[in-house]
Amino acid sequence: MPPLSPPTRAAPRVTITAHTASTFRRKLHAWYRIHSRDLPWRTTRDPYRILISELMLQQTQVSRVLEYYARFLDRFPTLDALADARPKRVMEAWEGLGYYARARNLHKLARHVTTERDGVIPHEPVALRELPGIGAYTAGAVASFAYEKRAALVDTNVARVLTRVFAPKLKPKSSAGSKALWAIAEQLLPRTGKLTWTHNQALMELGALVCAARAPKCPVCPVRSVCKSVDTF
DNA sequence: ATCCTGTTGG
DNA sequence: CCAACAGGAT
Repeated sequence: MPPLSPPTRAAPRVTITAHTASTFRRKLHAWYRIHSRDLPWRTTRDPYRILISELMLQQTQVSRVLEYYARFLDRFPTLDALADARPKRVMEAWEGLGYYARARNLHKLARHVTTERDGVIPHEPVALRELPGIGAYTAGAVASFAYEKRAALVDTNVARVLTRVFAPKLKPKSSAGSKALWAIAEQLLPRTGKLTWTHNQALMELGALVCAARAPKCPVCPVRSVCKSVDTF
């Protein structure tokens, strides 16, 4: 009689072979080089600017963020400037973006980092997580996009891509599903932080432009050769 | 695990 | 008008 498998509450382990992972990374990277949009937060490594862009993008489409982003940075060019500002002025600059608790968190964060951390936005995801309004996703994004650290990140775009390509049966919004997705994202990370910057940007860009929620464009997808869902749409 | 917040799509 | 969304918070 076969041994009973041990009662396991571990996240469903999805293992990806080194070959598949490297094929995925390579095709994704080549695609990104050609198809990426040039967005202002992709040409800076200023942690403050990256932070602002990530917080704004959490809740708003790229097109609208573009207007607010420039204006906000014009009014508050640095973390210090933001920390010194009156709450009222910060809220005015955010007016129209919605989710105003996040603007209040941002201001709180600016004050906290200037007074308690010498004005340096933390480099490590664990430290970033402790700041108000920073969750797992934003922590990974700031570590990767501002500091070029070799850190994974999973937002809904990335979750959708990884689910479709590697784990079609996964329920992405369950607790176990999300654990599994972070594990997959980490297995896929390239060798260096510099490469990780592009890799993460590319994952999100693929989710936005090709592996869309509604009408995925499988015929033009760069990773369809390794995708478990291709042609099920 | 469930709730919170404004926006978006059906 | 309701449901889904998207991250974070509790």
